[in-house]
Amino acid sequence: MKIGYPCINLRIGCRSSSAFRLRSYSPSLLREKVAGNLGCLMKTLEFNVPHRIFFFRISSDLVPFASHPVCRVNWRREFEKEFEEIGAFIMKYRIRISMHPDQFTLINSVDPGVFQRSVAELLYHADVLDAMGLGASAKIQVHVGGVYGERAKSIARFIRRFHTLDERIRRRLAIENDDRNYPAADCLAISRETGLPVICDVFHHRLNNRGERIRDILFLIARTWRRSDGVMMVDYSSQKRGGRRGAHAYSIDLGDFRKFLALSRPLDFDLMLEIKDKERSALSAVAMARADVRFNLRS
DNA sequence: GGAAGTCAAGTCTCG
DNA sequence: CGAGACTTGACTTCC
Repeated sequence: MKIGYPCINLRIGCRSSSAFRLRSYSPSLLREKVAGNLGCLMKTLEFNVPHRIFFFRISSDLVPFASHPVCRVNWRREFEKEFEEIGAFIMKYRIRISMHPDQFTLINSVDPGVFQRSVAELLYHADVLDAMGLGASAKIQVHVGGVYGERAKSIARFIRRFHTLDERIRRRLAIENDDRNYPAADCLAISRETGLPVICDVFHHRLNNRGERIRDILFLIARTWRRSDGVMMVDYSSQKRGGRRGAHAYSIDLGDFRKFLALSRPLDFDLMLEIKDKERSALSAVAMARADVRFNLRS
């Protein structure tokens, strides 16, 4: 098991998701931001390795406005060397990588324009991972999308659209259960039609399920991951105390985390901690898992 | 330097 | 019908 956190490290003094307003766009500002973001990404990964954090989600803002028509800079070629260096570092230390396009990326939208923009956004994500030379186990995780009042039709539309996607997207795609629209059971059904691996979001499953126990659903989902997809990915977080239902906790609840690890044995997976305090919770999770011989944390 | 106003994109829920 | 939420406040301007 590898443990990771998403996008931002709060203690190293830089962010690899630094962006700007569309109004401020200029090729030189874009180049400046990409250079800074790539430098910070490297710094973040260099922080993670000695702290035994071997899973990381790369921010979608790494190249701001990359899929927007305003962006005419060939960033992939201009920063080829930097992308390759980061990729080499990732492969050297066998760091697991994921990306998670934001809520505007909707493969199953009823609006063809939304779908078209989503394809461009997915191609951008694939470009980033391709530029780093990473294999198909570096995943792009998306939700199934909207329901539009017709669940079955919207699922069918997802499947139909999936088959039209570029292979560079399809090989990296994974679908994640969400907390309102599509529970894990729907993702499993889509997986049967598409071969897509499913990412179990444990917190979402607790909020949105069809009565399955976490342990049972994890074992079903594990079978959707093929060798080329790499080890199963799982997202974990817990409810913010006193917060809105579905709000992510500020810091990891180690008691709950220990229980989750125990109930998921002996499955192996890479675990993304979607917790507000980022690397801080990842560090305490690593410490906890290392201290317990039952969990085969990579060290 | 700090506060206030605003920000590419979609969908759903709540008040 | 508008605001807020979503994996996440951060960029920009004004004072």
